[in-house]
Amino acid sequence: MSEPRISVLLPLPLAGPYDYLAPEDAPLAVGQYVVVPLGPREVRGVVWAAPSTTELTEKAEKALKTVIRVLDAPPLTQDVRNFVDWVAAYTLFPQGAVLRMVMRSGAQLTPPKPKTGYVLGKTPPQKTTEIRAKVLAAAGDVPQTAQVLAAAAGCGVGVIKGLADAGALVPVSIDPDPPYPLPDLERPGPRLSPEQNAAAEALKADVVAGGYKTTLIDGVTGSGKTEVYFEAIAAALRKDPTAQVLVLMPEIALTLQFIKRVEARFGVAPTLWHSDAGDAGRRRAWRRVADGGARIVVGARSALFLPFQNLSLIIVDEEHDSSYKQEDGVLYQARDMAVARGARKGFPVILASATPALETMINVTQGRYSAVTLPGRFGGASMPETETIDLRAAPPDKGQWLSPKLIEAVDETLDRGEQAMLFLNRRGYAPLTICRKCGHRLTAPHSDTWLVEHRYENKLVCHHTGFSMPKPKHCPACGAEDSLAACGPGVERVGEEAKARWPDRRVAVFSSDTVQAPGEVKGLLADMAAGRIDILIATQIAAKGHHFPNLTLIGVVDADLGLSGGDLRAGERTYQLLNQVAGRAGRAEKKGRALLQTYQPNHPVMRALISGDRDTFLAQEAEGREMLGFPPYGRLAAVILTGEKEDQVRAAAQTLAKAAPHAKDVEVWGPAPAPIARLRGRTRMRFLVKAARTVNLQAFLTAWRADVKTPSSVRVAVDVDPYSFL
DNA sequence: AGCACGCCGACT
DNA sequence: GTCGGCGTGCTC
Repeated sequence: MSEPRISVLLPLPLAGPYDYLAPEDAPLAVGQYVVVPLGPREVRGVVWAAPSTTELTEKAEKALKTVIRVLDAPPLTQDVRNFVDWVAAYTLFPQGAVLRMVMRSGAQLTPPKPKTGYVLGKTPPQKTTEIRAKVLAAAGDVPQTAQVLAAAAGCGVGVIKGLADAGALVPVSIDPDPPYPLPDLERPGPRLSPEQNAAAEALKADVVAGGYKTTLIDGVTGSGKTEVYFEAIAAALRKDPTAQVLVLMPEIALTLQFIKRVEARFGVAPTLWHSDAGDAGRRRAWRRVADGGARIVVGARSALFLPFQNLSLIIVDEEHDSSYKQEDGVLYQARDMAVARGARKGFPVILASATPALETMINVTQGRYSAVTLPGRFGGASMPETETIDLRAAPPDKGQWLSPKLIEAVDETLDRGEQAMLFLNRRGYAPLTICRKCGHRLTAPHSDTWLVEHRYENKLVCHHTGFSMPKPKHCPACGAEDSLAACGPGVERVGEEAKARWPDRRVAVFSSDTVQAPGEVKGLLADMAAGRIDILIATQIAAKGHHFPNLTLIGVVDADLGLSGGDLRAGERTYQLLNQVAGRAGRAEKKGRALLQTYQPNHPVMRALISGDRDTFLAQEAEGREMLGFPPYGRLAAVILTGEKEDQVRAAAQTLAKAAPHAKDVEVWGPAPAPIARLRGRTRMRFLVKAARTVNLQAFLTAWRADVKTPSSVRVAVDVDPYSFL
């Protein structure tokens, strides 16, 4: 007699799905959420195969347990299940770890208990008082809770209960996760420029035709990329009344401004998915995405793992942004996974950027992606005039960071009654604290990371571990008193310099440390927009999205920052960031100017920024990558070993090194200490694997890992397509 | 990810 | 003599 055996994937880092006996009464279908026993506990999971096709060992056969119950939630669609399997196979993380991202915040898979609301009943009460009349005036056909009605009438909840007993109000249960209002697809779109219109028509045609295709919208800030892809969204939603659309954005770009634009176009706010939406908000979004009710979803990278019913189009806005790369847990590149998802299910994917990633540009030139280009700034404003300031020729005074030329430019700008921004992508006062007596560099405990001085708080902070301490009086190494010196500039230090130099001007420092609450950010942006600030000193927090009509000068304090270090995308990223920052100047009718302080005025990045010749720069970068066989011409993976005990990590790395299989067109480099060799007490070693595009990198890595038994005290993590080289 | 099992230090 | 620290290893 064969038992009905099914396979259940659990949101845990297990090797694969586990098998269970199906309950006799309830037939189970693939995709359904179930609760199953696992050891001593009960866990939720998803039916991954029914009946199970896995061969069981005799031992596992005997251990088979029975599904406890089936959960009442829309089953996970085949599309999402395929995607989970694919991402797991690609990233080499367990399927369960990927499923965990799908199920996270679906914590309440069964609807939470409904609240009671009241609607107007048929029978008016015999006794009418003034307060009762007020309550009845506030009530209607839309159910409202007793609290809401009482507040509206200015009375207690007792009055509502009384009216309900009298039959004048009727209690009904209301869903605590109300459906989202549907977008209005009949609304006319905005008037588009001829170029925008051509781009929009091309994208709409792809949507209508259906099937997979990736298209880059390449256009400078203000060229109207958003308006163009809104038309593609409208087309997708019109084509299929159950279609859902996902707009991915970098975390920081999830602004009120963008939501307002969606509202203006579709009459409703989108369904938002981001980390600080709160439990209730996330649950509502998750449930409505799962039942198909949420049709326009806007979210950060993790939104890609929501349990969509019928995902039909993905937009990746600011596709070059490095925050699409998830750097802990399951390591993935959301932009690339979005493309993979479109390719697998067969729907279009749109990437939008003013400074596309090199990979994307190469995919365009090689014909894997297509592209539409939006020239010029919509509305007539021009890109700022960009120049370098050669710090070798005219350096700042000792202990200062603003060169004479930059100071002069700021003076001129302020004298014209305009605003200036000094940009330095470095938080705090000074990135390094060093003892003048013994040369000791202060680092975070058990880590190789520098402690950054934050003078406003009088603290030393580690930006990698989160460690912080009051600034000590004595050197922790030699004990010398008052010997600790701040090295290098952060925004706070430049702020200090600016305040000293321009004592009569209003100077403000804008970084994630100086401005924390969303209200403070809003206040500062409003002050800047209204001209209540003359000089803004800012980190990359100010790089995107804000319009300051009177800001005409951008001074980049250290344009070389970010160029050093062995990161293969360093030049590209510096270009993207500085281009974006420079674009803050002169957005309205006034001409803008951007000045880059640099020791390398002839560096290709600087030359590209001055000339505005992005494509030549990218072509050079591409040439370099091709020569070295780096992505996207070749494939890259990092294998990172971490552990408490240095000798164990070293030994494990040696064992792994010896076991590295020889394969054609694959090079294994390492082991080398990771750039941050010690973090939070854990030693870190790293291998880099470089392979030709034709190589099955995952198969190579799997074979390698399977060959070696590492002690459980040493963790081995694989990062396919690494971005950070930490 | 949890949770139990297991083997060595400070308490009733 | 027991309580409990968290290292190691399973969970269908």
